[in-house]
Amino acid sequence: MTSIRKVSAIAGVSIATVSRALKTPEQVSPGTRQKVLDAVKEAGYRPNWLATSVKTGKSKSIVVLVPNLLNAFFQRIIEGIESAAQECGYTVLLGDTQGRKTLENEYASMVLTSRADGLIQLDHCFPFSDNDAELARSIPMVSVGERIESQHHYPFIHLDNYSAGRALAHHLISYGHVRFGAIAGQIQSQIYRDRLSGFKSVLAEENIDFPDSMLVGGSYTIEEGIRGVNELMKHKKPPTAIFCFNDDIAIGAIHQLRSLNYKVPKDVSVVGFDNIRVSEFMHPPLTTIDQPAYEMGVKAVEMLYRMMHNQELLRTREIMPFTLLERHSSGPINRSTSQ
Amino acid sequence: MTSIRKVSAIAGVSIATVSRALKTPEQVSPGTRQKVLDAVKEAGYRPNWLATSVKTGKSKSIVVLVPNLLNAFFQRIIEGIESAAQECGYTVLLGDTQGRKTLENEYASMVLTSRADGLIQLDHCFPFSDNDAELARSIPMVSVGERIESQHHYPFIHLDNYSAGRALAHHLISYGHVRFGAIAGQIQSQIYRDRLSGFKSVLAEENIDFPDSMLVGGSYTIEEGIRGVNELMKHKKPPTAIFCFNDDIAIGAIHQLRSLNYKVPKDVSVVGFDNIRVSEFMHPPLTTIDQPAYEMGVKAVEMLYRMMHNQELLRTREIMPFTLLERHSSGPINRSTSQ
DNA sequence: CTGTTAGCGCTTTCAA
DNA sequence: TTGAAAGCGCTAACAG
Repeated sequence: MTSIRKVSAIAGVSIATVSRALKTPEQVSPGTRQKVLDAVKEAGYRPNWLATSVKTGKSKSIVVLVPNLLNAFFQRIIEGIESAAQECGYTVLLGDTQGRKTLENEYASMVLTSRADGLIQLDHCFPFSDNDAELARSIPMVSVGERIESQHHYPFIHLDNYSAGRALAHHLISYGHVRFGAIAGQIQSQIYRDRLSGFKSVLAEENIDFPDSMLVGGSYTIEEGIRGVNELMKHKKPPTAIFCFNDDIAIGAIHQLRSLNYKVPKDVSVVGFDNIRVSEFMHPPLTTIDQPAYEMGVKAVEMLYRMMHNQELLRTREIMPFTLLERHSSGPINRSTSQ
Repeated sequence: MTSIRKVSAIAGVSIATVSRALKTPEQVSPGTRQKVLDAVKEAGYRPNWLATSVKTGKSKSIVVLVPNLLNAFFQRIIEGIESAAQECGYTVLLGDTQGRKTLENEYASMVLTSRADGLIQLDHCFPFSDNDAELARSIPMVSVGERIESQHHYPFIHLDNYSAGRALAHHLISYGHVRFGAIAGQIQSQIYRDRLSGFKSVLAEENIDFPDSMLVGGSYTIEEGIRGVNELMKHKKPPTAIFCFNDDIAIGAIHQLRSLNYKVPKDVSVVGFDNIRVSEFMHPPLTTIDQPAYEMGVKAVEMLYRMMHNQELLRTREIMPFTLLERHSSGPINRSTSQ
């Protein structure tokens, strides 16, 4: 723990000069600057980041709340966030909340204790505890992917999930499917509502029935895909096409369909959502919606940056474009087996 | 930014009392304690973490250096680290180094600037810059999975990679294979040397030839698996069994073998390493080595904790057990096609 | 260009 | 049990 004082002693200058030589070298004569630099080296000195931060009142850090680090989609967003944050001199504190409220509260409160200057939420909920809610009102916060549910409105970056839902429905209908199943992830979120209603809207337009019993699920995991398929294929008239709300679910679904001796896509078409890295290398490769996750992360940092520096936000909501990737997990309906 | 001063004013006590009421309530009379608590609520006060940390000289944080957050194996280690860290009141600062030296140096230096009290390295290299090397000598640091290469020795937790390499070789040989290929990840690491020499040692014992041309690769990615297969299958006598140094490589390899019209495992057996979540749900499910990644993370924190508190380390090296999971990506040699 | 001095928000002696 | 005061390591305003 060698401090600035020791350096100033070695260099024979005041501590202020040491500080200046390090932070604003142009304000120091070349001669003293060198003396200071030498002393720094001799003392093995590194400025105490904590002290600097208390003094300036800024931590130059942002917290990122991730529901699940294992989710490949979030990982890509995080990459975007980290690279953009680095760009503007901010450190990212990753908080893996594991969907637990207390953990989320704890990480979120870092921004109330000056440990971070702003917050990016990847989930849909307001991350602060009831206790902190009032204090958090004026905190710089944006969400990406989801939209934060709170009476106070925070900016957000998201996909046009409604249209993506429609695109998937159109894609499957164009292959002749009329019996659909869906395995959802987290219920109770904007994403859920948008994807589902987009999907349903097309079916309604085409006069295709979509009974409630064909909608199952509840979490974005491989296991949910397995459970979902088990449930859906129990029906006397099982679906010939399944809309999985993310790629993890689709992976589980395809795996389980195979276990039940259904061929994908011959017997059942499966589509996913997110386009995680492994989707392309599955067998069969997954038809899915590609989200510009990386860019969404970058955008989030840009917005947050403006908020943290009290600059006007150009817009309070950013909608990103998606791409439907038609691969081989979906295909024409098999008339012989689908009666 | 409401400070302790405001609270003391509201409560009509000194700032020292406020501090005590919050950190060591038993040193304050119940009456004043309540007054303080009320004032805290009224003021919307949260102690400034930065200030507390400068004062105490401890950040109660640890940095974790991850070569690649996308790697599912590391994720599991991280889970273990986070849960154990939480347990003992430490915050985890995740540093995704993306294999870049400068990023790594930067994150590592956090522990020199009092931003963190210790460091866990998931890669094999000494993470500090040449400049910082001297200072870093006495820093609490452990590595997991890999072993840090430096003249000064740091404790580490790892797998018996040599034996695991042997186990895989035995497994494949028992199926009758005699022509092997291997696709490695990061060359120049203890892991690489151990897995390879374990694997080779069995081949040698069995008098099976393993020419250098059958060893390819260089990074732990799906793409490397694809490249590797392309290279290996070019030989006049291509391998009938391929040892991939992690599951990502195996995923790429299987994908590419399929593209080249080889059946797995009928024509070529493939084995991986790590047992990431998706391995079980691949088609075919991957034969691989399961590492107790979570437990390794926990162990790492335990060791680091002792180091940060100047307690004796029970041992300086922890070897964890592995399990060979025989699934369906490996199988008996196909005598008809392997001539 | 450099030094003195006053803090940042907090913890922790030391006295009372 | 409480308060006054010193000080953690640093930055920044002010003088010179």
